[in-house]
Amino acid sequence: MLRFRNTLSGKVEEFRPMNEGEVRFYYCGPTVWAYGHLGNFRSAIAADIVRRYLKFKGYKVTHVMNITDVEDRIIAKSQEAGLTIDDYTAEYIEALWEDFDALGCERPEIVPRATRHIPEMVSLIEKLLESGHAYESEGSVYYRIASFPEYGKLSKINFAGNIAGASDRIDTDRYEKEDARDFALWKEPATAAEPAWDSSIGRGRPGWHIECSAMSMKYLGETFDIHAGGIDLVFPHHENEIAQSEGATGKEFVRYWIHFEHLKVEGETMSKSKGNYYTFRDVAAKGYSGGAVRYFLLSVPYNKQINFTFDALAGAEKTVASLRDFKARLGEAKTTPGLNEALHEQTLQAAREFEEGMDDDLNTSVALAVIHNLTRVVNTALARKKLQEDNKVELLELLKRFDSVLNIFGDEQREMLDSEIQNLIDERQEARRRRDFARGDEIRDELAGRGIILEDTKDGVRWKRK
RNA sequence: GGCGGCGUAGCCAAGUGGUAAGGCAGAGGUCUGCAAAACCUUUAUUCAUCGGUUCGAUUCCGAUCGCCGCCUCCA
Repeated sequence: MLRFRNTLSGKVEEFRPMNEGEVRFYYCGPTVWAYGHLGNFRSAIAADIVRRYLKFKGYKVTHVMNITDVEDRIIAKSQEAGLTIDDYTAEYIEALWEDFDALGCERPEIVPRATRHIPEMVSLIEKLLESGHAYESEGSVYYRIASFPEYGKLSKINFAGNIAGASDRIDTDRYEKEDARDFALWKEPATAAEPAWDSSIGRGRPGWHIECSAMSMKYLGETFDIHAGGIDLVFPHHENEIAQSEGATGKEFVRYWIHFEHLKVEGETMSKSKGNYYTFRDVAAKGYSGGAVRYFLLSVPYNKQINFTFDALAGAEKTVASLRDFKARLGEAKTTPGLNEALHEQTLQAAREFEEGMDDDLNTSVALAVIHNLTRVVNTALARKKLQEDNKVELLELLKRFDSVLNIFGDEQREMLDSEIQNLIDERQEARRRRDFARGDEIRDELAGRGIILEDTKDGVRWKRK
């Protein structure tokens, strides 16, 4: 029975989708202008795990991930570069998909972009104007928070204390707003050059929050199952989404809110000013694999902060290599017919424990521990020649099932070695038979130089790529 | 100032009212011509500190110290 911590209640709740067997899931993805740092992928991978585990549990998942592209900074930067929004964002969006592939993230079914949904946003704003949840002021439209008494229910923010304490940092009379808390739904362009759209509510562009309300409800309905994103989005972004959506429809917007905790670097916030700011591409350029980064980022449950260090990443690299090697050796293993009952029991137990761990608010740490324990058991069986054919089949099947959620074992095809290398391996075996170990070691070293690592086993020589 | 989280071995880290998962690194061993891989054994009498509740707390409560997040369109 799957349970999530729901930010709305603050409690771990049993997950029950609105419609039997079907889950509608919205994830606030990375913005373009701050694209690519490891924290983006901490969340992207967490969302990928949510999606994959729902599928593992048998649900049909409709997963929507937005790409914000009318946000202030994007507009500023694209103007600086003399580009249209589309031209400016194109390369980031391409990079996003490349990185998703490298990190083993599945692509969401629907990836709407704000610039393609202006009419939907306008019509939502119209509804809010009609119902008194919004008002116009000097060409812009603001949300009237006073009209939505439940405002703050997600973030549990106490506005009296909050505004009083933070007033030195909030410019409370910056806008022609009724209330300092009111936020923009539609902004009048500051200059004629700024990208803007003509609409029934005037020429302008949408505020940041309205896109997620408009797009999520368009694709998933006025009430849907899961809305996820980074912990920093709880306030104001998600709080405002609730106000906009529930204000407009009068219905509950989202049933389960899931928030991903942030990544830290050596115990500190990652920031450019601290010089500890890493993108996935920075880390990849240092030689770390996408698989290792993925393993590292999912090794700590999504609801805990994860501490990035290069030592930890190097550990993940080794762990991933050993898991992949394990899967390969299992696939190649010679077996006897039949079923080893003891091993069968341990296999079933691993399957059970994996699911129990994941059911408990997606505890990937527990899931990984189950996998490591199983690999030890199976390695022992392999070493003692206790692995039987039926065990091998069910184990490979189970690894595949685990990997449908975690995607850490990889799926590389075993390529054929070219004939020259194969000849060297044969020659080495021949030399070893003659007990000419000097020649044998010479060949092993040469192959190692070419990235081919040899292992002598009882069943012959294994090779693998370094 | 408001709200919230964290502090577990050399490092990363899970977890629970009943006596500490897992990974990396380290040590010894088995196997091997030597390696590699794998396996076995080993590495926290203890979970920031001090009190309290309890038969029993790392787990609950309180205080203290330290770190971190949101309250600024950063996931």
